[in-house]
Amino acid sequence: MTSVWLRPEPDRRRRQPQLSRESITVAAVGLLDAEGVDGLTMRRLAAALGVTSTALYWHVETRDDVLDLAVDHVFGAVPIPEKTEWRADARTLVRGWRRAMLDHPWAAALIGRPMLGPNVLARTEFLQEALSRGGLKDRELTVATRLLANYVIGAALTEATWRASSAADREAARRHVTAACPTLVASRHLAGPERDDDEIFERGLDVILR
Amino acid sequence: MTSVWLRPEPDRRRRQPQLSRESITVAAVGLLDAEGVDGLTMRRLAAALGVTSTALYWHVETRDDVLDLAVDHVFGAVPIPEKTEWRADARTLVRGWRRAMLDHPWAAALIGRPMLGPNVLARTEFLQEALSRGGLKDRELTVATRLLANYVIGAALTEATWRASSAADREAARRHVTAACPTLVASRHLAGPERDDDEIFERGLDVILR
DNA sequence: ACCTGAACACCGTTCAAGT
DNA sequence: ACCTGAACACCGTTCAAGT
Repeated sequence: MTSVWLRPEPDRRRRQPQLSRESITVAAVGLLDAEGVDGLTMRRLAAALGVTSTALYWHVETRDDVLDLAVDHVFGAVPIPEKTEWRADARTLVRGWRRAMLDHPWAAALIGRPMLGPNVLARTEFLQEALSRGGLKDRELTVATRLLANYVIGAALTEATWRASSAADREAARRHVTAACPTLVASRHLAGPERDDDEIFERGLDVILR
Repeated sequence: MTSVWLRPEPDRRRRQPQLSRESITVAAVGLLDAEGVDGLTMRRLAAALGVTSTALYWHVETRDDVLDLAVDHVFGAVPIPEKTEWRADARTLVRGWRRAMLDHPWAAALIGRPMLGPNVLARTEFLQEALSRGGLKDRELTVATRLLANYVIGAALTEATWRASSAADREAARRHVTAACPTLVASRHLAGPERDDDEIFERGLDVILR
């Protein structure tokens, strides 16, 4: 199934329809924040919008479309910084990127769909531009951009997953891993308190941006 | 819902049951390879095993359990290399890790569940051990391990997603991005031919392991 | 153009019952 | 201990019909 971004938006020249892609997207993000991915149902989403579930299909082709829209919406909240020094710019962007995904833990798991939304693309482009200001080009530029992007994605995904599970589960997981391989737990391989994770993430950036 | 790995396996002291966690896992991986995540249905899985769908619930608590088992099974295929020089060891492991996820593109998207399976843990532990042989310890060791692990996860996720989509969709995506932000496409931000991606991934490793 | 209502073909999961 | 069968409460999506 092709992604939303590759298909033209339906004509909309009438006035005051009850629904719009925008309103659907916002409602979807709300539901996802509250209930998680499995909680987002076309019927529940419709109910939240005061409409029949089937009405959504005039604005959107599938449930996956809704998820694509929601993910891109979250990326829209990542601030694109004023340009200063290139390292600082790249750092700020990537930091905001990670923050956004931690604020909406369901989003990280959905990156397993092509990220072609306008907000995602704009952020990626900014990142690449910052790195090119740092003197990188051609192959080096590609490598660096992907390295950074993949690092945030991976970090956000694992951290978001960890935090999305209940405290009880986290405790159980810790005991499980302690029993299975003690060296891992001793070195804090499992995510710990937030401040700690933030620190570790930043040190990773240091290595990359050295 | 707590993950499979945190709950005891049901007693099994009778002889010759038709089903086992092992057989279920293998069948699940087969189905996932053939049909993707949405194609894995408890009913279809049961049919593939010549059994009623409800029979699965004696061996497994939920469909998510099946997914956890399948992911860990895939990790079992990642070779743990003989120990030689630490950099080479880390590289070999991570390379195999990426390969495994590219061979089973559905797996990458499922990492949004705590990775606590025995096979995953063993690989992570090997990676950390290799890095510690390289002289890293404490905070530095944690940072490096997570950096590497998150890089593979991110890279595998984006690449697997890209390859899982049809050739037509990829072409459409390329045109879409070309129109939206030409600089990105010129620099091969979108994944290209396989050899190219392999190369780019390895250069990223160079940076990290420098 | 935009939304409703009824309907189709599925789901995951529970539970009593069989062997 | 392990599996079947019937049943429940949902799903996503289609499509004719309304306005």
